[in-house]
Amino acid sequence: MRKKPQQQRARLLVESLIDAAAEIVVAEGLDALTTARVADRAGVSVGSLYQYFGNKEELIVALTDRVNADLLDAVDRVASSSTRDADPRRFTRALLDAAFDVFEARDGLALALLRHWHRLDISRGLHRFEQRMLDVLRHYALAHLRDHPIDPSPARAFIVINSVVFTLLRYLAQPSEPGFRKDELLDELAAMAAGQLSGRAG
Amino acid sequence: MRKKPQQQRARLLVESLIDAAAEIVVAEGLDALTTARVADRAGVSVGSLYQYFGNKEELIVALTDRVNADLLDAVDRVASSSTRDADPRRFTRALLDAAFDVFEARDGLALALLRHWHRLDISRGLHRFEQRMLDVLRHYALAHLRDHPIDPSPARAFIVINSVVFTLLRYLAQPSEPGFRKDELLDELAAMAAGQLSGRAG
DNA sequence: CGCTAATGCGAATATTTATTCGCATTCAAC
DNA sequence: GTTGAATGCGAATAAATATTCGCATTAGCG
Repeated sequence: MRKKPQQQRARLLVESLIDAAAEIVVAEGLDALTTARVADRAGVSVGSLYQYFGNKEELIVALTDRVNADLLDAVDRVASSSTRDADPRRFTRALLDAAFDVFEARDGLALALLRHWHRLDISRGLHRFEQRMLDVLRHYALAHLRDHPIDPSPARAFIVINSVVFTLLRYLAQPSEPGFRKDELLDELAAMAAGQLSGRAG
Repeated sequence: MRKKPQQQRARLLVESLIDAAAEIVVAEGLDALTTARVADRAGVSVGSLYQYFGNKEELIVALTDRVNADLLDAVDRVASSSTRDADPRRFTRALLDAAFDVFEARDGLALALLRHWHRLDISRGLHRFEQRMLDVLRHYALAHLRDHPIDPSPARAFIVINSVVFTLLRYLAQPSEPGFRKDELLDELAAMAAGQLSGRAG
């Protein structure tokens, strides 16, 4: 951020810019995000935008920061809830529901941004998310050595995390009706994740 | 395609354009694909490009067609090989290896394009791929009702297919060293897919 | 050869967009 | 109320890039 907003009106302006950017991305995708449109939608001028964002990139970073924070918060919330002592199936299902909620939050901002994970800094955020998930799973494994043994090896965790994230992404991004219901999908995903972590071979 | 190339030199020109486009996409990504650079790399002029492609989009379609054909061919090849009678684990592993090969073929063209599945017609191609996979799995299920029972419900197939595709995409797109080997990843993926299709709950 | 259609060319055009900068307005401290 | 800093403005600039079009070249055919 080029300059810190010091007065209240400036802080409001910055917020309205980020909000406007989010609205545009959600409604029309990242490609429709032009500085002129963001400023227009926020009811300010482009000049003001560049007062606080050195370039368009920084504006997008502000957007992705929101999503990253949402993701990590959601994971932590589940990991520290009572669900953390449930069996692997329920535990992963809870994590899954949390992830689903994040994807649907903010009118699908996470979804719209995640589509561009390869060229945004989301790549970094996604990696951090993977690491956090790995921590959570390891913690669960240690806490339930006897009653619910799981083995979150790096490869397994990588598969489970990315399978869940991208399958949800694809499901929510699909315009046409799939041949199944949301609950069915989540049940199967939870079964897949739990089964995988429990180390059951096919 | 705006006009059909009738002479040999024109056909060569079209081929060299698609080749050049593929090289650029592989080396620098889809965003670096400009008509000027494609023409330049192919050693022809932009005017000639527009002689045979109505717009840039059509050029990209030609690229995706290559990848789509590769994918369907790979699936069909496995489905009609002797592996089709192997147990689910080996069968899915064979499909997996085939998919991996496609992703690495053409210097990673499929990979580079798949990153943009949401805005390219790959979305349609991906859907066709899912359908074909579903057909293959159903065929396998029918042929092995007794010896290797599997239940490829739409939700399961959706999860398995997208999990595999996107996990591989993410794995191959990652610049940093993962904490596991390729074989380990493929083994786990095969186990996941087979386990899921066999209907084992977590 | 002579002719026509196909092919090939690339400078010019049109459009889109990020970014700048000089000036106007507002705040907040004294 | 004066003043300097912060804020806000938006037309102008600059750069990238898709697409066109009039002209030059070449292939194929009698």
